[in-house]
Amino acid sequence: MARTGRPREFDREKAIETAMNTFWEKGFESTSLADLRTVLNLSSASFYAAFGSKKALYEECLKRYTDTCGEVTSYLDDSSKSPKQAIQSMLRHTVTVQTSSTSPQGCMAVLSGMNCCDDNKEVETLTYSVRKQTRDAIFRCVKRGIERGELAATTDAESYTLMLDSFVKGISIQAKDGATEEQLLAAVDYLLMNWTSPMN
Amino acid sequence: MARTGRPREFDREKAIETAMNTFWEKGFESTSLADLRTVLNLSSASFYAAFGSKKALYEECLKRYTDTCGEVTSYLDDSSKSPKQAIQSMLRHTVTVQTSSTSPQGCMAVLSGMNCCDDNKEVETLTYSVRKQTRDAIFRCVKRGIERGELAATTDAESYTLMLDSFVKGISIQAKDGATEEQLLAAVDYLLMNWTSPMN
DNA sequence: TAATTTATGGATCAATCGTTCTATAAGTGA
DNA sequence: TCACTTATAGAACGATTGATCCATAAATTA
Repeated sequence: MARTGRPREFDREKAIETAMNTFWEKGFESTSLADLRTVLNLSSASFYAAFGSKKALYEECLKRYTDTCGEVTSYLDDSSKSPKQAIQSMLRHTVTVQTSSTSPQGCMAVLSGMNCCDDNKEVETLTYSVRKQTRDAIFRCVKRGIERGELAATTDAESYTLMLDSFVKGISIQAKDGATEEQLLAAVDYLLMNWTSPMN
Repeated sequence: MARTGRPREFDREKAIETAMNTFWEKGFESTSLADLRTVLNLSSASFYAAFGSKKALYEECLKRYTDTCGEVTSYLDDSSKSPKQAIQSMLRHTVTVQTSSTSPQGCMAVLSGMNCCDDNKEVETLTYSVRKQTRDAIFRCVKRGIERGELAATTDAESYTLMLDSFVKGISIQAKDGATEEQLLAAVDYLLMNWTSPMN
């Protein structure tokens, strides 16, 4: 049973991907409706009919981001790997994605919705929740590391997580500032020397 | 020889400090002229007579920031301390400033000018240069550490710096997201276990 | 006191913001 | 074919953006 009415002339899924890259690169506030209409090649009416509002589209884009490029929990919750290996895989993947020349540099959840004006605090909150998801997953991984004896039993899981997650979030700034994949992978290696293992 | 003309009715230095805190908290793009006029309690004419433009005021505020709260090179270039101690002092100071309840959380150079619209790329560039200054100072400190034998001679100074600086920049995100001074100081301690010293 | 200089309050500017409206086009179902 | 539904292009909306103008106020200098 086909849908009635005039069919949409553009691919909504592709549009979300394009918009995601725009928000990712420029940030929510600095991406105007005019910007979006330009990259999507849409009239105002089509835009609003398809997406509802700028904010609603951002929400869809952020979801798309966490479902694709920004997805990291699968690495961190993979208990077939040792926690250290899981963290290492996540970090390397993060570096590769955030320095790729085929997408904007840095992490969308760190760069696109940190500082919004008063009218758009929901965007900040939404973006924060994505950052929190990653931190929570790191926390789970660190706890596994302690349980398995891969990290000292005295390790403060919360602070150790904060140490790792600060580094993760900092990668975004470095990538945005022009650090290369090679340099950041080396930085990851240095960080992981910190993984205090009785087995090393 | 006193200045001629009607005297200014407000304290320009205090105004810069107030504006600095506003830019620091909300970011350049999300701080409107109306916001500034409100917190400074100024008419448009007075604002433009005193500061020239929003961009020019931001520039002064960023300078004020690097001269005061955001100043870290003195810690890093203090050769009376060991490089590790210098890094540690810098990190602890950074955490304390960025989690202080008397000023906005996080670092102004990371949070206030990362993502500007096309018209304000100079603001991005300016803010970037502040981030770079810190990174350069860390680099000098790391090199001293290698020279003094405090870090392995094989250490890649650039990547090691990137590791430390990523953590530094990440502190801003964590502070903005609500991490406390205590938690972040503990994270600093964990990070510095990474300082590979033949003397430890 | 008069001339000069700078600051102030408040109206106003063009441009842009995100959004909505109107008329028309293009499809489906009866 | 005709009613119905949805999409389109493009004008237009009120609000806000950063910035300027104008008349007046308050100081210094002569």
